[in-house]
Amino acid sequence: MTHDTRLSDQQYTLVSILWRLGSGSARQVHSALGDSAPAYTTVATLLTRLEKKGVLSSEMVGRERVFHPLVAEKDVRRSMLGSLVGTLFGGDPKALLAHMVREGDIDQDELDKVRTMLDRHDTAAPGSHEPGDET
Amino acid sequence: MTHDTRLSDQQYTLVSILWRLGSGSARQVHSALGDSAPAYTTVATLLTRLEKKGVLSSEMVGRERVFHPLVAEKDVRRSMLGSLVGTLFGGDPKALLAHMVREGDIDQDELDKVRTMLDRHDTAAPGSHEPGDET
DNA sequence: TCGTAAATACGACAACTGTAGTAGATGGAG
DNA sequence: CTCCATCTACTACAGTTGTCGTATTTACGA
Repeated sequence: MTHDTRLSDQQYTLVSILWRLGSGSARQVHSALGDSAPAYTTVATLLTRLEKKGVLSSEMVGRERVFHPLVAEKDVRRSMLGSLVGTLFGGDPKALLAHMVREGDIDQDELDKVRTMLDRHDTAAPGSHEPGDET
Repeated sequence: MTHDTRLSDQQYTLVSILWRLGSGSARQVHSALGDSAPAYTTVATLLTRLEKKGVLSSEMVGRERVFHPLVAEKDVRRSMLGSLVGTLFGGDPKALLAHMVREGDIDQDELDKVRTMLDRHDTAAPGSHEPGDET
């Protein structure tokens, strides 16, 4: 399940637009990229490839092809982060946490908040249904 | 500085062997890979490319070429993690932390340990000299 | 009806990565 | 001195990614 989807930065950016929109045409995705957007045909090509790869599905609506994400952002994050932790931190998430602390990415305040969050989630079923709260 | 070094899994594996050894020949790196090692010449090619890329330096010692890391593990970790956080979590490390908590990567026990670590590091200069503790 | 604008599909090309074979040099064993 | 083992350097090739251009279809407006 959720067969280990890893995306490049570019790919992730494209797909995340679709996550935000729900679905969209190449034109829409291209527009959403704004200034830093490559050529329209480039976006179209990338989207097609992502579909071939199983990350997206698509359907013709009128004469536009509309793409839908087939993978959940949560799952992609999990597999990509998991992969990084595997490579950089010997698969130990605690080592990643320690790294962040040392790097000053996390301060005690944040840790407190997380602890609170943890207290609340404590008894809840892990990793099943979270009300969307990201971004 | 530390011009944003991002490595593939394979590349990271090779370089991390050199980090562990301090330096080493292609043969040594190949041996260290053990079972999962690709052909010796493959390793040699990858090391050469890493040198061309500026990640390693090398010198001939006898008739062996010995490679040395030019980048610190800490720095590579930082730039790779930073890149991932940038892409997946909008550049917000706290979002990553929250993700880990939700995914159950971190439990309260660990959080306590980290908090303790934080307390101790509190007044110390951040991100400079860590006695090796990972793995 | 005809033409233009827009969208798709397809092909091309340059990096980068993983993989490995081959050629050529060379040092050491006998 | 000769030959084998070994090491490096070079070449090759496939797959992925980023980047586009071109060709073809097609819908809509004048």
